[in-house]
This record gives sequence, C-alpha cells and structure tokens, in this order.
Amino acid sequence: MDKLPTVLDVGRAAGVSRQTVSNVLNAPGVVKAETRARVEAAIAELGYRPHASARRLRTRKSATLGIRLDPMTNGISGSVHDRFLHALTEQADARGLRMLLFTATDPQDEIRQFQRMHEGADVDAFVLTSTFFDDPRTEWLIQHRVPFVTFGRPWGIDDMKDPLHLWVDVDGRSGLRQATEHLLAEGARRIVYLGWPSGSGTGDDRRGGWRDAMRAGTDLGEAELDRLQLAVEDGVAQGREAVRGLEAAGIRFDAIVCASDSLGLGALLLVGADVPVIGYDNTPVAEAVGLSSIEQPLEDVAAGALELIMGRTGSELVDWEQSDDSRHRLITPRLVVRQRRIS
Amino acid sequence: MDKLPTVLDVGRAAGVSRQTVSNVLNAPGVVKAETRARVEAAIAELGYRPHASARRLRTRKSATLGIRLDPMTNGISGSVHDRFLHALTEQADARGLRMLLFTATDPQDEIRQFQRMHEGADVDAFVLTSTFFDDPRTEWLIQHRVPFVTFGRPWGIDDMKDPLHLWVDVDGRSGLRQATEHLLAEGARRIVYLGWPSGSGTGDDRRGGWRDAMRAGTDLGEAELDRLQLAVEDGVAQGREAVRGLEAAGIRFDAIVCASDSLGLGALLLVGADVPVIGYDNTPVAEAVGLSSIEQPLEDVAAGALELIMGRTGSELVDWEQSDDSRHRLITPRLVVRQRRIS
DNA sequence: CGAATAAGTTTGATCGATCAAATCCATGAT
DNA sequence: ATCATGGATTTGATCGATCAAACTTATTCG
Repeated sequence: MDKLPTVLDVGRAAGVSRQTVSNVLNAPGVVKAETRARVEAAIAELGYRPHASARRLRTRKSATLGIRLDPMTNGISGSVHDRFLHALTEQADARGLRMLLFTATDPQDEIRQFQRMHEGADVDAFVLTSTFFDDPRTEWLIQHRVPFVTFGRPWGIDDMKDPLHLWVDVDGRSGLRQATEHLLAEGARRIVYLGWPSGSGTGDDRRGGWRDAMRAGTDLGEAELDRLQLAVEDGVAQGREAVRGLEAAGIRFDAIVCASDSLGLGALLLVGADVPVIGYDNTPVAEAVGLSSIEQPLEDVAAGALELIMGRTGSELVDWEQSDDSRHRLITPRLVVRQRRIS
Repeated sequence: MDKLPTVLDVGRAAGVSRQTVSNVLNAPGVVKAETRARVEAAIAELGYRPHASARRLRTRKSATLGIRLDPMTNGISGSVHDRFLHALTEQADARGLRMLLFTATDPQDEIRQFQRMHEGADVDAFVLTSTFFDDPRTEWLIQHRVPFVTFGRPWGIDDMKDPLHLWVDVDGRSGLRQATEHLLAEGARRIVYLGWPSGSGTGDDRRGGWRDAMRAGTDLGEAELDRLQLAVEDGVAQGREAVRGLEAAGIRFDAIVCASDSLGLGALLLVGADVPVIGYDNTPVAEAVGLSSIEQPLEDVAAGALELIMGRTGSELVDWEQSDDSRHRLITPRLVVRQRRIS
C-alpha cells in the first residue's frame, strides 16, 4: 500500500461505511459493540490514523493551544516560564492536546498572530503569560471571542472579576507571608523586603505579604517598615547594591525576604552566613547555591489553566460564556527551606 | 458578514476566480501585475486569511516542525534545551514556520508520536535533541523517510556520515581546548578535567579537547593526565565531592575545567578563589555566580538546523535525499571569562 | 395488525484550499 | 488568413474527515 489508509479504506476492510468508522472514533456510543470491535480491528490492522488537518477543516477545532515563547533573555527567572511550559505541555499531552509555539515582537504583533492562528483554525485557544496592566491582548481576545486563559491576574481594577477573563495565578502574598512568618518564628525581627518598584501588580502583591506578616508579628511601626523595604529593578547586581546601600545607611536587619531569586542571590553574596535570605521562584540557581526560596507549584497552575478552559477532563473547549464554574484559580505557593551553600 | 472570507469571497470582490486568488498567494509570478494588485486590495479589504488546515489537507504540508519537550531534566543544565527552543522558535517564526511541542515518556513512545503527527500532516519534520548511541528514533525516522534534523551528532561509528541523517552540533572538543589553553596561557599547568564517565559521546568529545590542549601545552605524561581526570555523574554535589576526593588524595592542581556548569559550580564551592574554574553551557547560574564558562551559540545551532532541513531561506522542505549540500554543521563555541563572585 | 419509535447504519453535501487540465486571448510565424 | 505559441485565467476534481439527513431494520404499543 502506497497511500495512507483513510476512513474509507478502514470501512471497506471492516465492511461498513466511512461514517461508521468516524463514529467509532468520535462517538463510540452510537455504534453497536460488535461492529465497533470489527472496525477497531481493521483500524489496528491497517494502522489507520486520522488525518488531523482534514478533521480540523471539517470540525473547525484543532485540539491545539497556542502559547507565546517570550524573548526572555535575562536568564535566571526565565526558568519560571520554561517550567510552566513544561508542565503545561505534559498535561495538555495527557488530554490529547498539543501546544503550538510562536513568538512576537510586541503586543500588537502578538495580536496579529492571534488572529492568524485562530482564523486559520490552527489553535482553539491561547494561553497567555506575563499579563500586565490594561493588557491590550486580553481586550482583543475578549472582543473577538477567542477563548484564552492567562497565567497571571488581570491587575486592572475592574478586569479582576471580568467573567470573560479566565485566569490562574499564584498567591504571591501568601508566599511572602509564609517566608516572613518562618523567619519570625526563627527569631528574626527586623526583616528586610527586597523587591521591585511599585506599579507591577505581582510585586505589590508580594510586598503586601511581607507587610501583613510584619504587622501581625512585630511591633514595628509603618515608618520603620518603610525603611526596611527596598525597591530596585530585578537582577543579581541590583540586589547586592541595594543591600550594600542599606548597610551603608546603618540600618540594622537580621533577615531578608525577596521578590525573586535574582535579588536573593545578590543579597546572599553580600551578607554573612548568619543573615537568612529567602528568594522567590525556587529556580535552579537557588537550589544550586542553597538559597531558601518560594516554590510556585507550576504543575497546579498548568492543571488549573487547562481545567478552566477545557473542563475538568475534556479536550474540547468548555462553553465558558455559559458555565457557572468559578473562572479563576489562585494557587498557594510553598516555602522551601535550604541549608546555605555559599558565603 | 458572519463567516470568515474565503478565496471565493475574495475572488468575487476582485472580480476573479478563486484560483487566481490562490495564485496571488502562492505563485505571484503567474498573475498579471494589475490583477494581482486588485486581488491584494480585496484581501486587505476583507481581512482575508488563508485557512491553514484546508491548505494543509490539500498540500500535505504543514509548515510546522515538531519538537519534543524533555521531561524537565535536573534544573541547571536544562536551560540549554530551553534556550535552544527559544532560538529555534524565533528563527522558525521568521521563516513562517511554527513549532509544535509534544512530550513522550520514552523513545518508543516518542516514535509513536512521530507517527501520529507525521501521518496526520501535523508536522513536516522533526527536530530532535539529546541523541544518543544507536538512537532508535533516528533509525525509525530514516526508515520511514520522515525528514528530521538533530541537535547532536549521531555518535554511532557508522551513522556519523550517514547522508540521510542531518545534524548540527557544537564542537565541544574545541570548547574545552579553548578553556584549557586559556588557563595555560594564564600560567596554570596542572589543570584538572572534571567530567562524566566514558561512554557518552558528548562527554568523551569534551574530555578530548582538554587532553589535546594538555598534551600540546604541557609536558605531563599520559599517566599523569589520567590522574587529573575526574569522571562523575552530573550535579553540583557530585562535582564538589569529586574535587574533595582529589584534594584528599593529595593530588595538586591549579585550575579546573568542567563538562558542565553544575560540576563547575560544585568545584567552585570548594576550591579557593585562587583556583580558576571554567564550566560549560554558560547557564544563568554561571553568570550569576561569576563562573567562567563555555557558551554554546544556540542561535547558530538553530539557524543551522533550519538551514539543513528547509534550505537557506525557504519554508519548504528541501529535497534532502537529492541535495548535494553538506548535511551537517559543526559550530564552534566561545569561552566567556568572568570575574568570580563567590568563595 | 399497522403505525410510531428507536437503534444502527448509510448517503449526500460540505469544510477551504490547491492541483491539473481546460479555456480564452492576443501575438507572431507561415 | 490560418495556425501554432505561450501567457493569463478559469473550471472540475480532490485532499480526508464530519455533519445532517435519509434510510433500514427491529421493537413497542394502541
């Protein structure tokens, strides 16, 4: 046989019509058990595989999710996105879905890609990461009724509960609270928060967790807390310099919690072994140098994203405009305590 | 308009037939310039986008490459694969190609996926990474005439020049030679090679580079070189213990070159600041701690892979069984020297 | 007993594009 | 003036599957 077998060939071999073969594959329930067995045997014998493109043309579904691969050069925290992608691909695979990658230079370009891929029936839905304030991408997707789910809350005030916006996120506030409480329990009092400038939803959320725990667990006043709070761009060097500045200013502290492992490592490189530091993201770097960190359960995030968009187990899109289920998931991260290896 | 426009709609709007529209898209040369302009205007006006699945059904091409996402190896060096994936996706995108991800539990499972995706016209070709000795996957692909290219040489003795096996790889021997020569130039003499047990092509290749340079640049005998050569499994802890063992055995050394950044970091955590260490892969960890390392130019690897399989600029498969071009690319890595940040 | 109902299967049409062959038309050679 | 030539465009068929409706056959009920 030269050509690949089609439903017609299988039907002939099993003595049934093409549609029956199709039914065996897509709606086994309607076919008599005996017939089904015969067809299944023929499928196995001929090594038949459905032609994905033909099916997609007809059904206008692709069983494929699109996700953008960030340019993401600055290594260290890039691994979060990569690990999420791993988890997502594995779980999608288990549901018979596949992930189509693409890149884009900017949000407008990304929207153009959305359009192309969705209209061409390349993908059924999109998974977005690193959403930001008033994200034009989610607006476009909602407006054009293209299904999607984001890893990351829509930080705009109103969007937050927008029923059309499905999202999964990690509760950074809880993460920082855990980290801070852990240090408090170990006897630390003056705990520094080393984070990013205000404005990023994610960063503000994490800072909030530290403040919550400090307010509840110490008697430091707001002004004092302000002094223990550092805001710099992400990066190892930035983290180090920030802590250096703190020391130079003569501000005492006995532990540090950070918004990222990059910052955490920067701090680690400067302070003595007696000052505990906790990072965020639990990257390979943290593991390698023995930096305690907050682990984002990305498997759960991926599972949540798929669940929201495809239902609990299916590989078909859920009618998300009807469904009454909750339209988001907030996942609690976990503190990983490590024994320091450097410094 | 409710439905998306098709070639027919565009044709009607421009006063031509559907095939002419198709030609404007796929063979602009055969259409008269004036007509073409009219059709292009109609395309823009209606916002027409070709339906990818329909095109694929007819042409049996998908303009998509499949690549397996590894099951998340031990963090630190996993980033090489991820960076390669980034580079590949970006360059594929520039050619109008897309990358389809999948996962597999083992080589047999992966082969099953090859079959499914290829027969379903989901992908035109595959990109394989981390090939190994007598890899059943490449054998299967060759046997079934499925186009593919590997990142990594086929380490089997005969496969190496197999004209049906397209491959790109990084010249690890050159990398280690560069690293070793750099240290020799800086005055080191007794340079340790910290690598993996024999048997992996990649590892043996790298060790060869160190030995080349040591033979040429020192008067140490073979026996002495054997003593300076460590073979352990990859990992930070393993690297550290190996070096500790060396010290315990009373063997003197004044520099270390490694087969990976994991091993390099392990070594770094143990030796004094006066013993230079050079890792391999130039991972974010290396950058963060200031470990010198060997950078694999993954953009070049990705470009080479696409070039081999799709031709210099095209987005169509090259007739690789005919082509007389070279069927592989060996890329030279680059030493990145850094100022130590820890220890 | 005949008609309504359900279960199982088949047939015709369709998804949107491209291939292959046919048609049309202007030009130049005979 | 006739016919071959080649460029530009159109028509018919097809890729492989699924949908929607039609058809068979067996079963049930008034």
